[in-house]
Amino acid sequence: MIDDDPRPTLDLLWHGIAAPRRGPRHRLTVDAVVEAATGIAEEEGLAALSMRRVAAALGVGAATLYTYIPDKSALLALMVDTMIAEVPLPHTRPGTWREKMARQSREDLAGYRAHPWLVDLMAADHPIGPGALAWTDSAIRMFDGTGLSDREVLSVIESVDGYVRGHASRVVEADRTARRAGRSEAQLEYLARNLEPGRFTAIERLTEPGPDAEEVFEQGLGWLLDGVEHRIRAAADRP
Amino acid sequence: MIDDDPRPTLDLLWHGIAAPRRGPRHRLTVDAVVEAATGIAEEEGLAALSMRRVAAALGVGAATLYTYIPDKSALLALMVDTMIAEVPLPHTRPGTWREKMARQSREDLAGYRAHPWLVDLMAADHPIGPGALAWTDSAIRMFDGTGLSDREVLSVIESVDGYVRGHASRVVEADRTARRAGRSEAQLEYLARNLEPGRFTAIERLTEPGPDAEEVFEQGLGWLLDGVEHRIRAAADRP
DNA sequence: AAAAACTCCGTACACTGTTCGGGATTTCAA
DNA sequence: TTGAAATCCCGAACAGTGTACGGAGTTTTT
Repeated sequence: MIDDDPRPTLDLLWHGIAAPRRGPRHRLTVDAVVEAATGIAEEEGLAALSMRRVAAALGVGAATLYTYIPDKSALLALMVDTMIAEVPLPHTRPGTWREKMARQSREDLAGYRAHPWLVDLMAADHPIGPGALAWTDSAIRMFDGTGLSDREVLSVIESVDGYVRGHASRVVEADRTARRAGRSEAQLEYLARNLEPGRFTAIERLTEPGPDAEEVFEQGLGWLLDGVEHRIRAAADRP
Repeated sequence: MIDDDPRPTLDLLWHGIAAPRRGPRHRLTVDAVVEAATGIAEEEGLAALSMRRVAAALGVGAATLYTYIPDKSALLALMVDTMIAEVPLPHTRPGTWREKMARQSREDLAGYRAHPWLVDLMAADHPIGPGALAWTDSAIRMFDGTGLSDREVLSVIESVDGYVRGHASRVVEADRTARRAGRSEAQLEYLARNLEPGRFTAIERLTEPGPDAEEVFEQGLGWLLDGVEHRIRAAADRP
């Protein structure tokens, strides 16, 4: 068992591919491949993203892609890291740590909604690329001067990032359902007609419409930030 | 465009399949198919779950499965809803709403870790089945007597559920990486050797080891519950 | 006894990611 | 200048996927 060596992908993420010393010139670049792939994912979703589609979009044969990329999972890793690299860095924003973090979280959520395929790739265990590391580096800096220890800072970042991810997953799922017009209504109608009375009493007695996604997100985010604030104040009172 | 009618799957989720009036007896049941599929996902992961594998595990031909199930996505929906139905219901637990909710969240997280394929399916937009609806119904009941409005209750539930999901995604990703022994170390070693000094200064100055996942989860959960508590107290002071 | 309804499933189709081998092209070394 | 080495490109092929089709066999209804 060779154990699925992550190094080729890491090399690609961090160093790109070196220009060849002999042989015909490259007709493509790794960036072009990643861009084409991302374009397909944006327009038609991850399911439509096949190597042959990417190759066709670039006007080359499918096997040609393997000159630039070791395999599809590396391509996906590159797509993710490239996308992350485009996010403005948290610590460069104006305001207090709280303003920075709130803004950052909102924009991350918006990013996930704008690029739903990111949500699908989120749970896959990609190697860490420069984009992701730059994001983490910047996130740590957000808390410069707050008196929190490294460990506390990382804990806060991970806590909030987890929250954002989870809501991204929820919201994107809702977006997808809503996009297929009629599906959501069809389901509600079906449930309404098929529910045996008395089985789900708490749901039956609901009258108001449910809260919207943004409201829910803001509420929880606020609670988390309150918690962080508490912690920072506690740190300030330490020797 | 027929629009991918969700009704066949909904029927299966809510009513199962009716016994046939003529023709040979059923050799299988929907439950058996779901169980076989779940077994494969548990042992070898979602990627190994193909219709042919499921059929082979049941000793029938692949096409036979389509007598019981309209398509693979319906099978996945059944797997998810069946799994959810096995979770103990939140409102039946002892203690205050806070104790119930904390316990529920921890167990949900543990469930995701124990069944990582659930995390992969989480973001897909499955129709709502009886298991999921029972869970929601029970979650609402957790807040009986707290004075929160329906809307507030749902908002709290969704907020916390999003948090749990996000951390499940993070933790499962970490579990997967850790499971392939050596991968994680290989990556860290690679990064350590390839980082240009001065590029990621905040990360370079880290000394302590990062917080562990459980600690992070508990911290954020506590903050969220503090927020909920606040809200409940505010509700109590209302006319 | 015939017909209808139904399960089971071999086969086939269009797709997937990826490997292989060979032809074309460029560069390096002699 | 010539030959070898290195490299890109890619048609073809392989093993796999989800699923539609049509026919054979089985049971129930008429």
